[in-house]
Amino acid sequence: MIDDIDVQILTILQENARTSNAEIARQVGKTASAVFERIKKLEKTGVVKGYTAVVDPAALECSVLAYVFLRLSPHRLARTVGAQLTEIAGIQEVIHMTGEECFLVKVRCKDTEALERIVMSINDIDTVSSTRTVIAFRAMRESLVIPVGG
Amino acid sequence: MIDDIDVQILTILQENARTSNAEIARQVGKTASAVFERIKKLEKTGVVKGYTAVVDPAALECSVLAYVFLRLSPHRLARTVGAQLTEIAGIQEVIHMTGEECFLVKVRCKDTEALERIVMSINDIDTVSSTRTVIAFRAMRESLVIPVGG
DNA sequence: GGTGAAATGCTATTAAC
DNA sequence: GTTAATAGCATTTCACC
Repeated sequence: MIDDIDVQILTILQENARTSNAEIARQVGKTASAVFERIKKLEKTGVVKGYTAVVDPAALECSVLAYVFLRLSPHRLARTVGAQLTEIAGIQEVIHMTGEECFLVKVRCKDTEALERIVMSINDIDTVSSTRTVIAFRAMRESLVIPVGG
Repeated sequence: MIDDIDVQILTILQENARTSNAEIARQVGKTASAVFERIKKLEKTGVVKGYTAVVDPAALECSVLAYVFLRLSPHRLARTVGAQLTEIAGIQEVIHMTGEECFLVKVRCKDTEALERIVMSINDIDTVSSTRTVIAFRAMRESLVIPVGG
């Protein structure tokens, strides 16, 4: 389904999504049109979900980073809550996880007042029984790159 | 320093980093060369840190997602520990944050055995006094896109 | 200092094999 | 998967405001 050449292509695109197909072709030893077809296929089958620019949050006046931990009651409605959370602006990550605090939500916003608004709108969801918010001093690494061979 | 056109360009590139300069130019009402210059400048000034493909972890046999919470002693060495953590393969996020568990580490790997290895190598760092690991059922949203106007 | 217009060598994309 | 063909694109240069 996915061969070594595909893995090479994915590695290159994770490193720099704007690499031209011609350049990728050179690096993997195929023609540009072969690479083109492979990338289209990877996109169509959902292996590649998209391409994004990594932007400095400070440049967009979005310097507050926080994590919110949720408890639900009843937990049975986790799916619905997850979907509702993903709709809230400023929420970058919604993770359903093990433990009593069964949701982790990563939030980015302009200032602590905006954070308050977001946390309040999370608390507005019926099924959410409590939240605990932790503010980040600093992100020392943030990446979506999937490690290969790990 | 950054004007409305730049914000528009950043929004487009965050949505799809492979959008051509010509297409961006059409959308923001400028010429391709003007857009080209602006993007180069945004890259040079560090506003744009890079471009990455968003890949489905399962396709690369990397289906385990976990979060590890750390306590340090002494906390004074946070900077050093942060740098050491970013070096470990499979660690996607390293966040220095408020609270007793002052580091959050996001890990992606193949299976729970690989996770054990990673958590053990975190525990091997002298300054790390304890770790608490939580495994994710599922990521319902994962994004690096900076919200604009929030 | 950023912009638009023209020039050129590459690139994406398609079609035929 | 390749090759060949074409339309479109990235990138440079330069005159302009």
